[in-house]
Amino acid sequence: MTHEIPTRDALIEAGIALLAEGGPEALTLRRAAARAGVSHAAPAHHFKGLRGLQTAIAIRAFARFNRAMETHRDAAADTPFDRLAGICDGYLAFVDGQLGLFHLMFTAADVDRDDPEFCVESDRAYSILRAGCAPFTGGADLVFEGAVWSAVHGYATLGFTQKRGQAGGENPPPFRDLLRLIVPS
Amino acid sequence: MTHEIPTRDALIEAGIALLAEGGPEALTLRRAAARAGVSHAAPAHHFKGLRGLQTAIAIRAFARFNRAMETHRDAAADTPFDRLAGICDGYLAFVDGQLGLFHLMFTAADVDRDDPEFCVESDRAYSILRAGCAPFTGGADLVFEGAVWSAVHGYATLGFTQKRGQAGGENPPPFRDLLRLIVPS
DNA sequence: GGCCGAAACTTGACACTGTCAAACAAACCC
DNA sequence: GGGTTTGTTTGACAGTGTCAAGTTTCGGCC
Repeated sequence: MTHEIPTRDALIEAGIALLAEGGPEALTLRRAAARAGVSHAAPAHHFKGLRGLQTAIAIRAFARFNRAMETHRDAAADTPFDRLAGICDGYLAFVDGQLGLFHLMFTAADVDRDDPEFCVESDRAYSILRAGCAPFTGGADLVFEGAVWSAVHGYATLGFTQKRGQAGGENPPPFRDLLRLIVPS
Repeated sequence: MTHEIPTRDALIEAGIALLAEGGPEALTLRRAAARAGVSHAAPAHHFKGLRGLQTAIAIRAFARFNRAMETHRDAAADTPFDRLAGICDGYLAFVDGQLGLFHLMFTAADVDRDDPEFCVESDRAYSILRAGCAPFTGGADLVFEGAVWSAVHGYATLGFTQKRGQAGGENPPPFRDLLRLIVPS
């Protein structure tokens, strides 16, 4: 992993680019191969198959996702609420900008979520959130963490980050307002 | 719609069955056609294409989803909290039992969410939730509704209904506990 | 009754997909 | 230098969605 195989890496980046341009449907072994300048069967060698490529992309996506949360958190004002809200902002900014990757990470059926590398990155995501919650609970509190995690994830997947929400034409409320409802005042 | 075309209906039901048995990957125009006992191109005639079939299935799924929420709500104790919690229970029970349909309704890329019939059913779902929220807010409150809707949707899509959650091996907290955090005490 | 037109299908083709087996090349080790 | 592993290509296969063109079937109308 530290010793990157050039073709393997090029295939992952090609896949990310395809995902960004054309959505989940656009990611194809053959297209990624063509874009990386290799033959159509090269991806099947480096990854076990389409599932393997998608898993590899999801792992890299999670790393960027974690970085987005940390960056926004560190840029926020130094209060527990602002830091937690910052994490959520990073979360939602990533979803807004990288919807294809987000879909792969959390909801695509064909990625191996038991892959050890995948688990490392996704566990790290949860631990970032958990650390952001700790000041409010004085330790691990599954209920509070679950509520924040569920709310931000639901907010994102329901499309509240876009202009038009699941409801009618009303503008969605900013997530910060929802968060205030959950955080003990 | 009231005048059901038999083949069209059979194709939808075949698709639902495929989805239940083999997940989203198993739903295929040709397989649905085979199961309905018609030729491989029959679906393309009744629906515009795969997208059309998936949209039709999603519409039917939403109707059942709405029924699940209403049933659970009506079976709950007659307090505002229990009725809202009942709606959420119906929501989560549907996800637990019909994961394939749920995926189609909310997250599948290839369904036409601007379809008028689809909008009718999905709006009805939101209005059920909204009615459940009203006793707490004394009217429409986008923030409160958004928080409940996001939380239950996130709880479901993060896999909290299964034994193993996104976190480590800990058991996920029951949704009722999360809800209590959001509802004004 | 007979016809006609539309609707419900079928048949056949096309391009595209993932996957696999076999071959080939290059590097590396002993 | 020979042999093995690794990276990569070529070619094939079954399966997919979609389209064009036929074929059946059925309902209404003269």
